[in-house]
Amino acid sequence: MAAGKPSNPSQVTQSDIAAVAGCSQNAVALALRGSNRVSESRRREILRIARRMGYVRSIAAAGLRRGRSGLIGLYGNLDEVRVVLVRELLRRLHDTQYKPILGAEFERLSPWYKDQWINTLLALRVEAMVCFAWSGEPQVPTWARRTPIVFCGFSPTKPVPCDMVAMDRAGALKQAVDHLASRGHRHIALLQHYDLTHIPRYYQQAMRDAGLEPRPFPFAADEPRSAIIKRFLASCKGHRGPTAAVVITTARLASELYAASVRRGMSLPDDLAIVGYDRAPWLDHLKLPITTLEQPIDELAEHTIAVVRRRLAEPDSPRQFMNLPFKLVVRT
Amino acid sequence: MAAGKPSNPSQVTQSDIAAVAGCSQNAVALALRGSNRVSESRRREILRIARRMGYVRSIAAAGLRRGRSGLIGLYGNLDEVRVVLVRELLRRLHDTQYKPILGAEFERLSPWYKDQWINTLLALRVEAMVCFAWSGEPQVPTWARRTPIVFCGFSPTKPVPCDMVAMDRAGALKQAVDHLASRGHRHIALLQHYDLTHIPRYYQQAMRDAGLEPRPFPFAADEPRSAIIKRFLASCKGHRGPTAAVVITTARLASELYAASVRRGMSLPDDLAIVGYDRAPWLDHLKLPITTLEQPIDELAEHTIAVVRRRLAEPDSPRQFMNLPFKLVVRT
DNA sequence: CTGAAAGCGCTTACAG
DNA sequence: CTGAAAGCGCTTACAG
Repeated sequence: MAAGKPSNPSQVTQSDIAAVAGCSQNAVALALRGSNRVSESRRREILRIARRMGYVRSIAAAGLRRGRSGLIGLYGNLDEVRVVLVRELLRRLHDTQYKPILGAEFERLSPWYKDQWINTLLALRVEAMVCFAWSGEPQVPTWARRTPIVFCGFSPTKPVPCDMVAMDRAGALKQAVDHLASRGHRHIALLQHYDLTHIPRYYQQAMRDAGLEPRPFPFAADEPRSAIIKRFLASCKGHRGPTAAVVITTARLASELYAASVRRGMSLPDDLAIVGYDRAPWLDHLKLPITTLEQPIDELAEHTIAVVRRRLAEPDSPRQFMNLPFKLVVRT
Repeated sequence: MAAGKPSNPSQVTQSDIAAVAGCSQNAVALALRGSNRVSESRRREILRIARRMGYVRSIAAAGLRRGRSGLIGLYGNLDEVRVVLVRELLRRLHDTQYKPILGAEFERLSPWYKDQWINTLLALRVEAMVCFAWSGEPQVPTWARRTPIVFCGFSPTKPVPCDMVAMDRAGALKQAVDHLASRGHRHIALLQHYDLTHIPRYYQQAMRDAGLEPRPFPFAADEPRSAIIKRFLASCKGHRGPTAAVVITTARLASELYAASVRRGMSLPDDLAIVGYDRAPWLDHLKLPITTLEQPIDELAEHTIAVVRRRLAEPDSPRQFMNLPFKLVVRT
């Protein structure tokens, strides 16, 4: 003899239902999944009792027995864009047999950073994981050999041995520069963090292709944004003709740059045209003249879920890779 | 004989580790939890092997046996404010033995609406649930008798038989009206959705207390925001002296009202003072003169987690209720 | 159509 | 200090 008395007495089990219905636990299990191996009348009775007792099937027990949890983990940094992406991923997951589990990071400083969440998702035995954002380049973790991982929205500078629905940042820089050049801008600067690798290279290539002189405007991650903006606006003074800024960071920096230039009496987008990454809700609420390179959220979600489903259906199928173009949304 | 061959062969179990280490599965289990019932050297060896094999304990199996999952569910509508609240709740959960599971709704239209998520969280047998926002009044679901639920940030109009860390909306309206009145505003209107119950009453009380005539400005949920704003700005014309609007909906409406009034050449906050609910990130990015009634996120999170811990430690303790004041953040 | 039984991966007594 | 065994709540063969 062994084992104490675990189990939460307040949770209803199939056995509890069986006791009330006067049948075997097995019959309850079958009835709950609508098997025709239980007589119609009994099935209805069992379902009625289950509903009345507030039965909810345990994912843990079912998953343990079946060898698969039926869960899919979503993980990433939840910013304005990712919130919409998550919504669209969830919408599409709803048509599948899988239930989503969400792990959300908000900033690197939080104790619930990447590894914490991923460990929880793995401990829940998610059958696949969609990573829609984490700091820096996508790194393939060791566990990805066991639990398939699909990267969504990253822009890797080197191939990653995982399924990936990526965004074409090189093309994005080209779109931005060409757009600004076509509107007569010649002084097109790049405001970017040092740790966003390869962006300067894409920018320089795009500028050269447009016959313009690159003007990167780097800043350190710890430089206050107000100082960056002040430096940048001061640097605009020397130019003749309209200046343009390609802001490759957050919509926040783009917005602060906008507000600061307006306060200085500049007229946008004539004196300064700002192009930023990613739509932020307030750009439209306030009708700000900030053009953005936007991720096609619907497509991104659609392809990502398709890739996940394919991977789950055919675990040994070849690696899937897609590179989606950004969409330039002009606001003047 | 019975049962097929379930189990995911790609997942490492304690038995797998035991086979490699040449000991019993039991010894592995004990070693993993640092029990001193396993010799120091063996324990170290087992831990080494477990790490090398990438072992992650199954929450399902452990929870099933222990009768408790060790999970706490967080659920709500993820808007700008709630994102920060979730971050703070997570931060505080990190000091506990519990792991968070996040269910996030984004709009009522999504197929992953309230019931879907809550059912998933219950199926995962979360030990408690924190609900930080759902549409309308807090309703106590039937399952709350089994799984404790803590409401966080709601403002119920009648007592709810659950633990609750609420926000004092009546006090908030009073703060807003008194603030505007003290700055010389006499025409203080209320822009509000019909479905936010009791707000008009709080507003009228606050206006009467300030010796002012209430001017509710109701609109239907399906009236386009641009039409609401147009109507409202037209209604401002008739007044003498500065107008003030208390916008009791989203920061979005407040921002759109701001943008529309600026486009019409109004000077804010002199011609129109706007007070909205809840800080939104862009108010500060763009230094908008929109005063807000803000939820004290840190306190809210702190108290909520304390309430959850108390409830879990003493399931039969009396109901806990707190009513926190909003904080008026003046922006001019 | 129905039930008894095995077993998923753990934890918890229990027996050496 | 160590291992064999029971059992959590399910699902899946298997036997009637």
